[in-house]
Amino acid sequence: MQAGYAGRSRAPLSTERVLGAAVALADEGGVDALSMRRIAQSLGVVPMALYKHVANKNELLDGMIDAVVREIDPPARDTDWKTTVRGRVLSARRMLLRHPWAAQVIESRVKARTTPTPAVMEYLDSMIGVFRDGGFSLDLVHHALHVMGSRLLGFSQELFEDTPSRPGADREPDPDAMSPEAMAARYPHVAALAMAVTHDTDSVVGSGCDDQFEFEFALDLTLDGLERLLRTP
Amino acid sequence: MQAGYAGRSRAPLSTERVLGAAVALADEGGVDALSMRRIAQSLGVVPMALYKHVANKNELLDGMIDAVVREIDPPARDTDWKTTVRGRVLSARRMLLRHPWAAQVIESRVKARTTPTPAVMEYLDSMIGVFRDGGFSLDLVHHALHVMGSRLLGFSQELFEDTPSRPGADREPDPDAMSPEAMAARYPHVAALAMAVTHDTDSVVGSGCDDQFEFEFALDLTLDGLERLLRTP
DNA sequence: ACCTGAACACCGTTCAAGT
DNA sequence: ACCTGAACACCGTTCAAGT
Repeated sequence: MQAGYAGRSRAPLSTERVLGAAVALADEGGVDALSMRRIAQSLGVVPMALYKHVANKNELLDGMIDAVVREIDPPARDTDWKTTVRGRVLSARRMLLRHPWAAQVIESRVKARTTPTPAVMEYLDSMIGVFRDGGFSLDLVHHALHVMGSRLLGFSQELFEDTPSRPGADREPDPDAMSPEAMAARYPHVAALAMAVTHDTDSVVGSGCDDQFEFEFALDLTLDGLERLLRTP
Repeated sequence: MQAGYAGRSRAPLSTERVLGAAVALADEGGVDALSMRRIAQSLGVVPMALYKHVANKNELLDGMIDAVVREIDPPARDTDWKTTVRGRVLSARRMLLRHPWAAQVIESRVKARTTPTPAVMEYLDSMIGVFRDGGFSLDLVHHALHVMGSRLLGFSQELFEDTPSRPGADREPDPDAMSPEAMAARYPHVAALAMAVTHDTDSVVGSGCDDQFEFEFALDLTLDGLERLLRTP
């Protein structure tokens, strides 16, 4: 029935339009309100049409993550590391406040994937670069990332973990996985840090990081800071 | 068909048995594998039978949260605040490692409810007590909780927020909400902290806390700690 | 009064039938 | 070759029919 046509736009569908509609829907109603059928409806399109532009819902979520992570301001130039990190983390926080679903989705997808999405990797890579330029050793940068913890991007722990967080369920195989060499070229700071931590030139991201040690290191730094506050009011 | 009976146990159903089966299922397969139908199946029971013991799935999730949060060790006695907080946070971490779904579920439920679940409230209340006994002012305890951030219980931010995190969706009304007086009696440290922060005797939990300020306070304490590390290797 | 099967209104995704 | 409706295997939850 031609008269019943309810399409919101005659513009042809694209991955960008699908992701944009998905982000808008999640901003409005939270991630629970997000469904393939509902996104299609908001675009005036039949549900199956979405599958031409995203392989499945998980890939859609990954695309949404990248879209919002790219909203975070790039690191400021020509100032000290502390000001730069501070400004960037506050920019990340503003993004997370604009998109209240993002922290949770990023965390759950980071856990399910073997590697974070490209925009998250870029964010981390440039953040590591800021610390390095500020004079931090690779080891100290590693500690610093753990200390920043959830303030870095909303999720709490363990970006690169050896063991999947759910013992039974394996991580999803990455559909377009990069070679270690390609990874190292694209994310040089991440690669340098991973190699320094693992002392293993083969794997760029494969952890080797002692999570328990890092957790306690961060916890103690925090407690020391609180103790200092307590003593000098 | 009597021969086809596949019940795992003849013991009568109870809220405890339902929650136990749910936790076991989530531990095995993650929160995505958790469904009312699947829990019922694992108990050898028809799905509808669960609804005698939990009102709905959200209440089930709340019950699961309380069950695992109660696994966290109580605060150690007869030692300084720092050792006590450290030990307890590490105990919380061990719980979160045993139940990889917990951090995410706690975070999402904390955002959806007006008040955290009872066990979470008790955990916070006793943790505030430890800081108070250690000589922290109420204001300093408040800062401290924000500084601890996700290390406290896995979730990243804002236990008591004025505005629901999803602008459109209202928070669920608490089915068995307590009166402010009952809350204050049950969670005295939380109540004292809330009143000190809001300067409003009427509401025990209603925030009034400047989240942006607290975030920056915690961030700066962290950055100061890192700067100190950088200067004195 | 209690219990429960069928039903309802949803999901994500497959697949074959239509153009 | 492309697009898409119907279908499949799930959800959480309601409700009326059965005991």
